[in-house]
Amino acid sequence: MSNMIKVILPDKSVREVEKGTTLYDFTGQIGKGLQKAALAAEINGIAVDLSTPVNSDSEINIITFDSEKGKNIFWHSASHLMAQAVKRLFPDAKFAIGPAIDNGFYYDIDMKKSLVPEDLTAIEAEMIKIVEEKLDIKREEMSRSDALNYFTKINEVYKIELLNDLPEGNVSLYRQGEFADLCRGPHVMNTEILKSVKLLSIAGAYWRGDEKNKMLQRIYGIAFTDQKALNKHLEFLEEVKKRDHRKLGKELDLFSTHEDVGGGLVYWHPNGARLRNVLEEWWRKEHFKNGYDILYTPHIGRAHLWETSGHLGFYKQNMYSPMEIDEQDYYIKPMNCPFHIKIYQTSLHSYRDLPLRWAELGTVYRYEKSGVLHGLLRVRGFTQDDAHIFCTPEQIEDEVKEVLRFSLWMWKTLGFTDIKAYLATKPEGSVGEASRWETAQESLRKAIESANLKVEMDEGGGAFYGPKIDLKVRDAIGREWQMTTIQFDFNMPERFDMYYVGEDGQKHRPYMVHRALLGSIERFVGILVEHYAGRFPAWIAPVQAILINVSEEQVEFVNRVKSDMIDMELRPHVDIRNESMGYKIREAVSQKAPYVCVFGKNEVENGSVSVRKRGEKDSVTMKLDEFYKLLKEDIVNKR
RNA sequence: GCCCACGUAGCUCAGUCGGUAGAGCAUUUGCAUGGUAAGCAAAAGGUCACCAGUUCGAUUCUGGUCGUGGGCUCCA
Repeated sequence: MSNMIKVILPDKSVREVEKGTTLYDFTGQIGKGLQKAALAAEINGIAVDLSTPVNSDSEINIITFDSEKGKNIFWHSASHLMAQAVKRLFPDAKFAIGPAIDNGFYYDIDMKKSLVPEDLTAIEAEMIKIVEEKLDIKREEMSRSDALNYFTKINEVYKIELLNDLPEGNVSLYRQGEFADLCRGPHVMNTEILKSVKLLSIAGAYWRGDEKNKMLQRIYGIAFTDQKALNKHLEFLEEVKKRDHRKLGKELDLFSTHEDVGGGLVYWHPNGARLRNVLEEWWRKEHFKNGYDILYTPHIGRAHLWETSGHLGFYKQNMYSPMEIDEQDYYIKPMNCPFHIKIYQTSLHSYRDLPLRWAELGTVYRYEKSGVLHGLLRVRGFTQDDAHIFCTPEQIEDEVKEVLRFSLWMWKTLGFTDIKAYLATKPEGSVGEASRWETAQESLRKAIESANLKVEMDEGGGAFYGPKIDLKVRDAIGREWQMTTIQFDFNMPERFDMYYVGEDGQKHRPYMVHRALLGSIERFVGILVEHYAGRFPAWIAPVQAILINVSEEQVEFVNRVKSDMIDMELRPHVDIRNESMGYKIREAVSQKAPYVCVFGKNEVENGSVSVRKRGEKDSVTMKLDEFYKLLKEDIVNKR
């Protein structure tokens, strides 16, 4: 029986392939008219994975299409293409590594010339030439020593270093025209299909990511099988720019940072502070409802405390230098936990007192390298929506479930529905009894399962002091952000010798769970801004309705409506400036207010309002009563 | 911290191949009292990030400092 089978491709063409072939989809468009060239490339042996057998030898077979891996192969080939172009233009270039990444590819290059943006255009042009040359991409296997000889001959020092780290045996090279690169593959068959490429940026990157090594030049790029898909991606990048919380933060007058006072420190303007206050009040209310108590603790603590907690040992590089008070060193807090533990220790706890759920909007300060600071997303001073749960072994399962449920509810209420849960387990060199780790990990797993989420494993990804669940939430344009963390701590209870008295009258070590649901208020607000592109749901929006008068005669009426709304605990803003109505509407709309209300002669006479909802071009006139009812439905009932 | 780019009015930006700068918006003041995305006019506003150097002369060139932006795990 032949080892070849015929398959019908999504474009209806028929091809013969070896049994067990996996077809990679470079387009993400399986079933929607996949390009012949894209498939032909890997069928002919280059990107063949025999691990997925085809289940029958009939003429028409079901073939595995792997879009993720397909994209990966495609981008990796694009990376080789770029390297070839760079080598042609800059013969002294030495290549380090050039993988595909989540969103495209890069190559790290060592060369004399510092690349400038114009060089990217030139490299792109050269890449197009190579595409037009339609070079076959061929796999060559050889012994490691032959490969070493080859790369020594062409003086590719980084490849030599990589080869030296590989085990004895055969390695593979991929050759296209005059260019060959050490690579495991697979690759596409011909440069021909890599025609829609775009180089995006130049950056510095250390050889092997180690800051002690030489800094190389990294070129980032992206590639698609057709121009349309590339354009779509470029539009996505535009959208990302438009939603940038730093830009919107300025436009909506939410916050600022001040270089002269210090980077990574956030100043909340009235609008931003309003927004933050809305979130915090809601957060507190919901915490009380969900069985938490709320604490306030200081911002500094004596060195002694941080020695006990161990932070001066394992966290010092993130802490600010101490200040001396009465010949004692005090440190500004990078975490709230030790303070909560001090409160725990002010009294003896019986198992009957547990669980204790203590929450605090705790402002902490951590040193971050200047280069990593980024708007609200990475700052040096921030407020965690922190809580610590102290409980007995019998309680942890329910407690963890409850935290996860609360968190998921919170995300849903805030408008985030696509959430993934990662279970990070015991790493090397951890502290705490193995049995406690087991119990804790099991409770975390059960919690994820009971929330009907898939358990994404992050093996060995836990902190040295305990396993955790991280929640990643997807925003409106598909980006994932790590937000909630639910974290066991086997370190602090030991270090502080925490205990409770059990039913047996003996001392027992409580379980301690550290959790932050939003993560930090700063970071969360940054993501909230980008998620909604500044168009916050009305219950969150700092200003919910902007009230505009047509002429001076309506000022009194507008102010009356304002007090009505304030009585309803709404957040109106009155704009009675002596400007044209059109001007004020334009400004109100650009401020993304959920409701723009205009009051003229007619409205005053009829006790009505002309309302323009955000996103709608036309206004609707309604009686005030009706409008208040609408607000009640849209705002009051949601918070 | 490191690599690259950038730093001009409150904001967004133009400009000066070396002769101390300009627009729009915002602001202020007049006029205009206007019905759903910018009414008209005038004024005011800058040590061209900071510090050195070269030069008769530096916002422009050179070096440094500070700051901002893109990056710095993702293994050939």
